[in-house]
Amino acid sequence: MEMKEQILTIAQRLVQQRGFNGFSYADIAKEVGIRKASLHHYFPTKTDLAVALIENFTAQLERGLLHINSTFPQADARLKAYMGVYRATLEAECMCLAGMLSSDVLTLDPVAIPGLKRFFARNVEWLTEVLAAGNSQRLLVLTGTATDHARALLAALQGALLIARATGDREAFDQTAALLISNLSRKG
Amino acid sequence: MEMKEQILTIAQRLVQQRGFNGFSYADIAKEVGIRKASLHHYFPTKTDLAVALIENFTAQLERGLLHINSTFPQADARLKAYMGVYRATLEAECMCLAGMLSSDVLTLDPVAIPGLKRFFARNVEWLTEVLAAGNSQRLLVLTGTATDHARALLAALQGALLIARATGDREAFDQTAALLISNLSRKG
DNA sequence: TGTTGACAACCTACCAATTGGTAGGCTACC
DNA sequence: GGTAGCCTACCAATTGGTAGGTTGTCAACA
Repeated sequence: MEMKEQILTIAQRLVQQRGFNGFSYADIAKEVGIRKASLHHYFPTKTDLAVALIENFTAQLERGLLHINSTFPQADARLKAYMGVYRATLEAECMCLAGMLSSDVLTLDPVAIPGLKRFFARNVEWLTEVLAAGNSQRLLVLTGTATDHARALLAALQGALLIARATGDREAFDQTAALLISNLSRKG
Repeated sequence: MEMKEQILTIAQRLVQQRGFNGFSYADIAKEVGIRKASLHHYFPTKTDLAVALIENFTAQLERGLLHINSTFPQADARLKAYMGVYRATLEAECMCLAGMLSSDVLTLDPVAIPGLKRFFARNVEWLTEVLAAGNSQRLLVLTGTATDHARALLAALQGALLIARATGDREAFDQTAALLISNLSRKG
């Protein structure tokens, strides 16, 4: 199983940097040190790879959220840690895998889409819980439903990451992240 | 010049739907009713096409902003009209051209990047003016600098568009847009 | 006015490289 | 002796791009 994971790791980075239509099996093969044809032993088609990547990425998310939950008891700290993941992605010149696949969605095999939806849904779900908890503990101030804020937060982070990576303006990301936090912390 | 514009129109839609690496000259040729090789007469390389697309798209933006400015005197109405453009893009199952190229940025010829940056800068610039005006007229309430809010707004809209298109959840976009407006209108 | 030449706007025909993918063989291990 | 895990060799289709030819238009010129 070690090779399979190695393939997933490299393919994930390629997708996050170049998009699903921006790399080939040959690119993976070169980096992983295996012949191109051998990759099909693990992922018969590129669609299979896409599905596995999303699943794997969602598992990473789950571990990440678990880690945040167990490290930070407070809602605002959890939010900042969540944003830190995006910030680290930016630092690696990567886009979120799901965000990247979202842009390629019309060229993707439809079987990959439910996994994509699930990833976003899980993010919104977790954010909703954190925001609701922060609100009831008076650590955060919401102006709409927790889910509305969760969706807006997710969108803002994805967009900020997308733009900051393209323009090379990391400060823009930081300032947007800071404003998002500030708006939620602000006393109404 | 008619053919050149027709090519740009079709290529733009292809990029906005499938990404810059998700279509080929052959796809354009099929739709425009011209032979593939003839396309190179207008755009010798795909990079030339990319540059022209960004320039053309920025011109469209400029016209759009002009139209909004001359139609809506009030800042809040201008913001809603601006958001309406994103909403219409979503309806066409398209991503913003610049947002799409942003995801493909690492596979793009570097000569195309300045144009991309200019597009985003122009958006932030216009939004900053609108927000500042709305603020001084007490139509909008800002919690940070106008530019910070402008960037956050742009990011949120790009992200909301990206995700809503991928998940097929247009309501999510509408609710995020509504929350963004509400947050700016809210009396602090 | 008729001729000429230039050039824009296409075309057919081709190219090497790359794409995702297959067939079938070898080897080591259980 | 099956099978996981690789390999070489191949495939048709597609990729961005080139070479070179054929038109129609239009301006300059004698």
